[in-house]
Amino acid sequence: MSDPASAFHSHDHSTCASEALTRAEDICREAGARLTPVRRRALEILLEEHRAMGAYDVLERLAEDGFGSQPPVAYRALEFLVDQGLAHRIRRLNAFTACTTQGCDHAPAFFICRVCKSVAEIPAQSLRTKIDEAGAKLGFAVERANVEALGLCPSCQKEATA
Amino acid sequence: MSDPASAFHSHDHSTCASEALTRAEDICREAGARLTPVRRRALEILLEEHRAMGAYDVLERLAEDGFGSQPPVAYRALEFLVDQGLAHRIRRLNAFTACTTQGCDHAPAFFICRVCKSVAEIPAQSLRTKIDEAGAKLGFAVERANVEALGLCPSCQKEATA
DNA sequence: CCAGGTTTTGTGATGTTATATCATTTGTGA
DNA sequence: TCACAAATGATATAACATCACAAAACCTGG
Repeated sequence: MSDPASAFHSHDHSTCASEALTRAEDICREAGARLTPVRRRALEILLEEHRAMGAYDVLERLAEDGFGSQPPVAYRALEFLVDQGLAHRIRRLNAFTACTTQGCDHAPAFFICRVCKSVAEIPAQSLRTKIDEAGAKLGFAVERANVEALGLCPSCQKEATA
Repeated sequence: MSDPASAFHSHDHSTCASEALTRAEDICREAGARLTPVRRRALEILLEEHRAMGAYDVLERLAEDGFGSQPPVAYRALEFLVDQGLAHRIRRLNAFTACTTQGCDHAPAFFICRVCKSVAEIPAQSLRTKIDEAGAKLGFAVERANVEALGLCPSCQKEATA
C-alpha cells in the first residue's frame, strides 16, 4: 500500500483503488478464499471512497447491480472481507471501510473525521504492543484491539477556522 | 477509585459500588448536574457488576423499579451518565458500563473478556498521547479516542486451559 | 407564593443495524 | 458423477437507537 492515511491527501484514487483490488485478489488466492462476484463488488464499492459505509448502503448498491437485496447479502460479503483483512469494521460508526494497509501488520488505528466522515487507517503496531502490555499487567490476554479516534481531518479544520 | 481493573480481581464489591455512587453524587453536585432518581438508579444498576449492559437490559430493570418502560428512558439516563463521565459506552458490545476510574484522566482503555463479558477499565493517558501524536502526523486533530481490547480475562484463561 | 421559562420524564411511533433459519444453488474433490 | 462443503437467496425477526410531542417537576425572579 502506497500511502498511509491517503484519505487525507490528494492522490490518484483510481490507481489506489485498482491496486487494492488487485492485491485483494492475490491475498484471496493465497488464502484459498473465494473472491466471488458479490464480495468483489462489495469491496469495489468500499474502495470508491475513503469513508466508512453502512451495511445497508452497501446493500443498496449491490442490489442495484443485480445482487440480492436482503441484509444478509451485504453482511455476509462484508464479513468475508473483514475476515480476509480486506476491510475493517468501524464500530463507532456502525460501518465498514476498505483496508488501506493490506499486507501490513494489521494492527490498525483509525482516524475518523466527524465532519466529512472520511476515515484514515494507519498501521499501529506500537500502540497494539502497548495495549498488549497493559493487558498483560492485568493478566488479560488481548486477542483483538480497536483503536478509533474521532476528530477533524486537515481540510475540515481549515473549514472550521475559515 | 481504589483498584484499576477491579473487574479481574476479587474485591469488596459492595464497597466498590457504594463508593462509586457517593463519588458520583459529588461529581454531579460540583458540575451542577442533577442526579435524579432514574439516573441514579441506572448508575446503581451498572455498578452491580463489572460488565457492560445493553440499554434494553438497563431499561428492563428500570421498568421493574417503576420507571418508564420506553427505550428513551434508558438511553437518556445512560447518556447523562456518559456525559458526566460516570459511565462509558463500549462500542464493541453496543453496551454501557459504569466508570471505575472516576476523576481520573478519562482517557480510558477497556479490556473486554469475550467469554464472561466482564469489562475492566484502566487509565490510559499514555496511549491517548500516542494516538494524538499519530494523528498530528496526519494533520488530524483528535477529539476523542476509543481503545477497546477483546480477549480473555485471567479466570477465563484458566478455564480454557483446564 | 406563583408565574415564567427550563429541564426532565412519559409515551407512542419509527428508524436503523444485525442475525437466525432454511431452502437452493454452486463449486470442489474423491 | 456423486457427495460434501461453501455460497447465495429469501423470509422473518431480533436488537439497538432516535424522533416528536405532551405532561410533570424544578428552579428562579418578582
